[in-house]
Amino acid sequence: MAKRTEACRRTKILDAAENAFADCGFNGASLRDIVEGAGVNLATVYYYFGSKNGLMEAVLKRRFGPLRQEHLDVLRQFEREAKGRPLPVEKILEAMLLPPLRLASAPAGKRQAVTRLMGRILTEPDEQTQEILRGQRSEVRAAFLKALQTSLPKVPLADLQWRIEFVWGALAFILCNPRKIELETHGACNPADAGKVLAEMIDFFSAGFSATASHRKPQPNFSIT
Amino acid sequence: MAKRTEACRRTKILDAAENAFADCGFNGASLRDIVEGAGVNLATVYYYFGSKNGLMEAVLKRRFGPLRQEHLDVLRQFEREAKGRPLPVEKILEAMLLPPLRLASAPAGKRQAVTRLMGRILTEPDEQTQEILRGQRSEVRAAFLKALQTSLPKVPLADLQWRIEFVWGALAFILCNPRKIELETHGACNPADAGKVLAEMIDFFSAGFSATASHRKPQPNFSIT
DNA sequence: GTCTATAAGGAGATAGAC
DNA sequence: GTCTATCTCCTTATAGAC
Repeated sequence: MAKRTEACRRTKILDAAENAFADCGFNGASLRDIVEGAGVNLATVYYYFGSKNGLMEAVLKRRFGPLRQEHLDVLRQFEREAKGRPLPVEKILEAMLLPPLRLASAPAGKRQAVTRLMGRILTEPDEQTQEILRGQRSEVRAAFLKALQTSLPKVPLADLQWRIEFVWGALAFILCNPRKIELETHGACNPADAGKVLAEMIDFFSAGFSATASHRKPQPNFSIT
Repeated sequence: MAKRTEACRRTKILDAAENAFADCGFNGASLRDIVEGAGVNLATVYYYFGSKNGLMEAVLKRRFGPLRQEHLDVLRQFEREAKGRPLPVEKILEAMLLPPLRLASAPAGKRQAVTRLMGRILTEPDEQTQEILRGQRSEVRAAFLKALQTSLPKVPLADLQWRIEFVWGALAFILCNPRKIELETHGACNPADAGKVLAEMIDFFSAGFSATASHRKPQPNFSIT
């Protein structure tokens, strides 16, 4: 029973923290807000997680570990079904987008902060946050890059790399602040409808991926730092 | 001379704040860091801007006002050149992407935080921040939506709306943390080369925009909150 | 207009009773 | 294991001298 209490409290804190970080960012969310949301004492956080950084690390690991696994699993599953032929780019995109979008929808009635958290985290400046994710993401990234290379041998590697970034970027943006999208489009786009989001993204990006060579003229040398 | 001093100090504070907000987000950057960076006294900020919120508002307005204007100008210029014919989608994309990318490169030798700030701001959760931008962005958004409708009459309006979000999202992601992109791709993608970024994005997204109908099967009803 | 000094409160973190 | 009380530091913001 002590065990059950423990799991329960830990989980409650993680849930509350996930929500708070998603809404306010890591710096914006205070531990005091979090413990209030979780209905526990401030000291409890330190008992279980040691520090605010420790808490954030736990929040990220709880979600991104399984997500990474699912990304790899789904891709492998699709490849098995293709029986050695290269995957259509639509399938690769589905494997990229389905796990994060599905993660959002797990418990039907309950509000899920995971997706907002994911969007937030992908754009968070904090070095430590990035560090935690880099290991996770690099493996997934490599797997998808390889799949894309196989399916689109004519597209230069560097182009594929850029395009992967564009997809993650668009995804992060949608996940990050769904309410903003809804407001800006006056309701025409509803990010809550994940099935629709998936379909839109696959249509849009699969066409982009199949584009072959760059036919732009080189631009004057201006640079972003 | 008093005037010059004033302008100088105000500007120095704005520059320092821009950098700090871009690097650490609004919550993460403290006024004390900012005044240190600007080489002025803490009270000076309150004299010129009234509060931290006031400072942020000034930082945003300094950049996003002209950017909005340039967005509209470039689009109008292209439309004039087209002499009444619908713009090719590549041109519309160029009008969307060139101003923010060019903004980044204004002073050659000097580090510019504008772009990182823009990326950050597009994903910042803070309500007040969003409020400030909404007015600015809605006009620009409407102009581009109209141009796209004219050029791509067969693509349903809702699809165009989604696709605009995807483009902004990808752009924000690239601008937001250029260093991360460079690390993740092991140098294959260099966001500092804005000309290359522009070319890559136009190639990729123009193909996507021309995609017509959604041929996905509807997904099970899962939803993002 | 500019600075020093300080207020007032919130933050993360810890000591120690139970 | 859990909670109360508290420490210390840093934050935004202001009052008031010059």
